[in-house]
Amino acid sequence: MARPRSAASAETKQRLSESALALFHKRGYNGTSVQDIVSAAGAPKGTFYNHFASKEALALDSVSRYFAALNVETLDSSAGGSPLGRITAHLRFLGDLAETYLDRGCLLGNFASEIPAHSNAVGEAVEECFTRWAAAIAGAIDEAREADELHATEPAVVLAGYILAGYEGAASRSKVSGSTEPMQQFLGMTLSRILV
Amino acid sequence: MARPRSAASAETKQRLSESALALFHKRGYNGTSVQDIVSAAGAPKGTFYNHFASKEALALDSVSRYFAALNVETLDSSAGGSPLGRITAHLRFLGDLAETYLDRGCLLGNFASEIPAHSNAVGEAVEECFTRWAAAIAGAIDEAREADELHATEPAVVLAGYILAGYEGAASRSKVSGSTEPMQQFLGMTLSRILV
Amino acid sequence: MARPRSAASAETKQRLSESALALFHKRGYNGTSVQDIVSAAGAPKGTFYNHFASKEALALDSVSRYFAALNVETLDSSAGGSPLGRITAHLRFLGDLAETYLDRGCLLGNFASEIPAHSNAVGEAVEECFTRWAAAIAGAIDEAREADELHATEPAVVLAGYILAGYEGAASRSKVSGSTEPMQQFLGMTLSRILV
Amino acid sequence: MARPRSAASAETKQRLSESALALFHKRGYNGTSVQDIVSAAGAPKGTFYNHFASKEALALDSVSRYFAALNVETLDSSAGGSPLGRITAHLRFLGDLAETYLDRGCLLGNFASEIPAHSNAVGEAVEECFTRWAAAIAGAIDEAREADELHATEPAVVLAGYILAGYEGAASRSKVSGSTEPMQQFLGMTLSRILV
DNA sequence: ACGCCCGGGACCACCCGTTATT
DNA sequence: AATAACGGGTGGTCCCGGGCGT
Repeated sequence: MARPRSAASAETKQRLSESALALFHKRGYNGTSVQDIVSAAGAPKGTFYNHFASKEALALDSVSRYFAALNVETLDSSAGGSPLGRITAHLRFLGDLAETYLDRGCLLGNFASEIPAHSNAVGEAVEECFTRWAAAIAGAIDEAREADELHATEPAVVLAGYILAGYEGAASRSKVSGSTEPMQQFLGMTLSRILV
Repeated sequence: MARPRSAASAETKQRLSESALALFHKRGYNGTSVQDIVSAAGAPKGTFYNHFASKEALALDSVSRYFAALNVETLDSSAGGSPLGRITAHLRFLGDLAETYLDRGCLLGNFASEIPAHSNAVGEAVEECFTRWAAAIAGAIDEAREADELHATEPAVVLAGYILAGYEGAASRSKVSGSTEPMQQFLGMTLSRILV
Repeated sequence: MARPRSAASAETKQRLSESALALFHKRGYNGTSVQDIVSAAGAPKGTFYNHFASKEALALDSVSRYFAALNVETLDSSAGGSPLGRITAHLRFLGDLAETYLDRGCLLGNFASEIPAHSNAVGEAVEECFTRWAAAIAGAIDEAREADELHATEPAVVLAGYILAGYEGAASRSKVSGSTEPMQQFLGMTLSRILV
Repeated sequence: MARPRSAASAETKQRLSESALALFHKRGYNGTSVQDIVSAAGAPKGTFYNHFASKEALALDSVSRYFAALNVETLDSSAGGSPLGRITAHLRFLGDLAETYLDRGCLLGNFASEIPAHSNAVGEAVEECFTRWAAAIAGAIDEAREADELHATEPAVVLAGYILAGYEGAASRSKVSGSTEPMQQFLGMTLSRILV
């Protein structure tokens, strides 16, 4: 079994990763320099490339870290609770997140808007997250429908995509307006008009 | 009568303005350099600052140009047609726009996601566009309700904000996925479940 | 006979000239841009080269304006008063000037220090001013000696050069220290130890 | 034993530092670009900011380097020799320096004249050098007086300031006139009329 | 025919993401 | 693991001339 090369090393990488997530989230990909990241992490500049192959690789790391923090697994049936309850809990969680990160929006949506286009590693990773996220919501929607908690007739994946789109749009609007209102209205509308 | 100072001048500024809009739209604010803009416009670099005070000032110009191209005035009662018809026409127009600019998303949403935060000139301009856009939609919704074309009970401005959020989210998702599907589903859902 | 083309024109040139003198004096030759000068003068930028051939030509203008304001002609016998009295009056005048322009030093000395070297139009103009200035002082010194007001045996031009050097050094020291002390001490020493 | 991180590093920094001193001395602060410095040093452009935080930081380095080369410590009693002898030796040294750098004047005086004003890092560093320089001269003057080598009654610091002012003025006059005469006359006058 | 605006492009200080060296 | 090297790039400014408009 491999022993960790050095405690400092693993810790440095961790700090780099965390600083990067925070900075990418707040200032975007192009708005964040690797200089910014290493100084926020308190690491020497050249060290960066011992831990990550490139700035893009770090962005990929930030995407998966961010996605992991989204707790989409709480939508899964194995998480317990009624299907609709799991969805509303997730939405509530998302609303709280948006409030916490009022001035940053959602990292996934930010990257989706900023990164030039398709066929780019970061863009693909973001799209994959969206796909998995939507799939998780869609799964819960199907279960809710089966449990007779929800009667919308549209395909579950369409409903899920609609919700995700609304969430992302509300998050960026909240960011630019500096207000939680758009997000609260999105949440209210979604609960009362879509998840019925 | 106002004298056009110089034909060449106005034309150069125009070209700068158009190049900037295209580039900001495609590559974002931080992803576009002044150099990129002037070379796309075929103008010498030093000329740039004869026409615009800064890169930020140009971005402001791009925002208003883009907003003007959104034709929100077609939502106005003075544009003729039934209120709901005007809204659906606007939505159709937006859908076509999103298809045309599939790889760019919506400039307003892109800037909203990329630009750090509130209390920034570009951010404020974007927010003002959103506000006016939402107000235009809300106005048409109120008229549609009066005309008995629409029966949703939520405040018109909430409905309008919800639609805008969904549109922006769908646009960025379309961009990152390289597919028109998210936008089409957004349009379908909005027409069948919200504007009723 | 040429009529003054336009009142505005002459006035603009005047304003340009005055702004330039003030700015060159405060910020140096390389530290002052023609942009700075035209905006301080409230003149349109392109107009500049209608009035002056180049930035260097303007600097030459500033040098002669500044030199004219030095009132070296008050050292001349035609100005009346005892020779030594004229010198001390001039020194007093210079001291007051240095106090007024505490943060700028002497334009001539500033240019002498900043301008690269000999065989440069501005440098030559400055040197010519120094030569004329020293000659005026030397003339008064000779007269003072004849009038038995002064008994130093050194050649008058050496005495004058020494005084000028001390004045320029004191002016720049006053500038950098932000204090009038170096100038006051120079004046006191010169009166008590040199002009005797 | 401390390991010199890299031989190349220290050497590059050294070359940058030396090139900067020479260029600032010859062409002034605003007349010298970072580009000029790195190409004189034969260093790649981006390397500059690995060694110095800014152009101003380099200027500060040049000031202390220049001041160190002034050998003011030879005025100190610990340097041996009679007090007045130490002063005259220093003055002789300064005269030789001025001859060597005939077309450049004194870096300290040049900066004092060029740099806008007080409350600027470079200006403050220059003023501090002047203060220490004057203090060293004043110290030797006091000792010379005690040793009965010198009988001037003015405060030593006033005498020292007067000498410094004269030296700086003579250096800039020598520079602009391209002649050693002003400096020689300053030296002669100082020795025969001040240090007595 | 003159005053002005814009054209023009080299240049400014400084920073970029990355890699070779130690 | 960490430094300095690397050079092209950043947004912005330079001084100046040539052509347009009155």
